[in-house]
Amino acid sequence: MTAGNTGRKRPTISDVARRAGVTKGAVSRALNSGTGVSTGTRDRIRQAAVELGWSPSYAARALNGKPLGTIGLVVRRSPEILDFDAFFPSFLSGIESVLSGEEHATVIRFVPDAQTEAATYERLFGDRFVDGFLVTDLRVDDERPAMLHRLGAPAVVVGAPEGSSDLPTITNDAEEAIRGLVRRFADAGHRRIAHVQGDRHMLHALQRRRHWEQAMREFGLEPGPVEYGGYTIVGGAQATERILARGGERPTAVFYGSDLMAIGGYSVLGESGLAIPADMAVAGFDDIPLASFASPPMTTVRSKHRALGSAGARILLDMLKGQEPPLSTVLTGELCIRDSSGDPA
Amino acid sequence: MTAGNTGRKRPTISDVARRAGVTKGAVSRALNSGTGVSTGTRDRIRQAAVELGWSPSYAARALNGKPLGTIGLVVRRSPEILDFDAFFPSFLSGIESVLSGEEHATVIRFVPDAQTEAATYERLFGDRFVDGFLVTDLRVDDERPAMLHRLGAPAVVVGAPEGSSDLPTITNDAEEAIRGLVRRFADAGHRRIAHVQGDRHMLHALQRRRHWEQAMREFGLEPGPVEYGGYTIVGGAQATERILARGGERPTAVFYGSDLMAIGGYSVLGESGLAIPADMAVAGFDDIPLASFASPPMTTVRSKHRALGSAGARILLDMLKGQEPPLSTVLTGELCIRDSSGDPA
DNA sequence: GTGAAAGCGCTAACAA
DNA sequence: TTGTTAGCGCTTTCAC
Repeated sequence: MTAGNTGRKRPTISDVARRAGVTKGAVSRALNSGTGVSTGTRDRIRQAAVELGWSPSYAARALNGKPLGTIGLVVRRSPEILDFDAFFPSFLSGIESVLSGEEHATVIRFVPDAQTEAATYERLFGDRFVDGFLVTDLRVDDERPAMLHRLGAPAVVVGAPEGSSDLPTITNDAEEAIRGLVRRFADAGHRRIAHVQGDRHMLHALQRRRHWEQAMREFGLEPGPVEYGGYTIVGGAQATERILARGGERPTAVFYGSDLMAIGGYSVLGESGLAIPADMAVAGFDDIPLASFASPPMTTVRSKHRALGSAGARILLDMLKGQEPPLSTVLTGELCIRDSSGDPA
Repeated sequence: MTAGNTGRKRPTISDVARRAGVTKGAVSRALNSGTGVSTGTRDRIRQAAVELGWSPSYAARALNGKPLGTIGLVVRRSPEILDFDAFFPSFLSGIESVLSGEEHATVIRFVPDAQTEAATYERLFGDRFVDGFLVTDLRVDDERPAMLHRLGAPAVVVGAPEGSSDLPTITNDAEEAIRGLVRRFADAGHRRIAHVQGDRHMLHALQRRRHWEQAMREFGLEPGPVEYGGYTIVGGAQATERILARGGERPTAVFYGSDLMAIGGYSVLGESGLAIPADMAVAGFDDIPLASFASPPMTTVRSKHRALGSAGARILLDMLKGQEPPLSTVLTGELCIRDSSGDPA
């Protein structure tokens, strides 16, 4: 095979060089740094590239340590939980709304356990298959920030409390909204307000609980009971059953850590003959589109899932361009009052 | 820098070779084909690789035309529609349930229009950034099958009718379920059964409509009216409003092309003072987890979104291994009767 | 400003 | 069975 490849394969940088009457090196310089080439030749090169429909090879660039234009998303969740997850699709949509304008792609990998998770991060970044990561579902004692730091991988944490790691973080701040909710419950005379927590280890779940506890105390109420619902409809239903089955005085309101779990709660409350909000006031978290269509329409804390995705992607992209990222970005959740929480007294 | 790289960077194939006392070529052979190497040295090489924690470079392999272990998903949808989409997360979950066990990753790219879509497929595969594609949302006169064929890209179409292209196809067959639904409506005395179609151009939307029309005729009923709901809650609500606003006799039942649109319908019907199913019988399509929690619980056609994803991924993976794929795989939808469709007479 | 050449980490064809 | 060698397409020195 001669040097020149004029078959019906993809054009290479050599084809462009030949057509522009320069060398590969010149083409590379012209199209990357833009420096070290006269404007005349650069235009010629650019035109040749366009005429040939040339675009650089991902693989060859990666081999030289150049960024590929991909960001990684390693998700350690059971695939099942994605079946109806409220966060992930919206989040992804936010990411893509930014990436699609930037010629970037998302590389997604779901992993079953911590060990595979670690190996996946290392592998994906070790070979620069991805330029950086968006990190979600940060957990208590999560080892990823340290690992990512060690790898030198650009990364942005999304949906974790401020200061939970030394990576740039996008926080979904619902403190004030949750306080407003609890105040509303308290004003309406509720004294026993239960909480259904999504997960035992995820920081965002813990933070919602903390905010609820804190607000309860502010209004002179004792927090509790708390059940866990795994962020699923079924889990929310079961948690609600457990709350109803507890001894002692029944709570008169429940704050669910997600709308999905609250939907599960609706069902169990209905079957138990408890009217919402008359017998049990209910509030969710997320404001999925469905919340306002539920019966009764659900009071909830609106989370900006898409914005979390787009802000994370935007900041990560800026980091990849060498900019210094803001260490903390806060998106504020908003209390959406609907019928399920009842009226204040 | 000397030939040997013993710094704290990633080990390369040369490091493994040196440690095993062989050459790079031997390592490559041992770990790929496995042939042309004595079992003794192969073991030695394998061990060296493990000790060094070596894994091959994606980029270098891709540069040699080897598969990378990635499958591409190019989605031409507005990011907004993903916010609460019933199909995509489950589908993705099905894909990942297969891929995660196979050391494969998913490369996802959302594109706004047909032109970008085509360019994305070409670029992604042209450089073998992905080994093959899962193709969704096949449309009327979709040019992707031809393009993919031209590129020589392994691809599997998911969720399209049988025979809609010459690519291997996973079909979500709901014909019998839809017939069963229409029969049930007809038996209960319904004569005017409306349909809310998800999309004008997507084949799966058209197919649902065809099956409904066909069943209507089988039972001696005239199909119609039809409105379009864009597969969203809001779109379903608006379509329902249009159905109610039409002149002539009002339909007494509506078959929605998705549960999400039916949820929108619930809301509008409720506001209009129409009871489900007494004043208007309702059925959806998908069987999202929420359907059984709706009030009243929704009759719907269960679609195997996860199975669609896992079957697609499995077949694509087999193709990548050189196996001949089945041209058609059919997953059958199942009618789930709940309260929203009313009782037969 | 431009060309030449080395090399990124790997695979595969060819010798030995 | 093994080692040697030539690329894959690109970036990046280093001369000129």
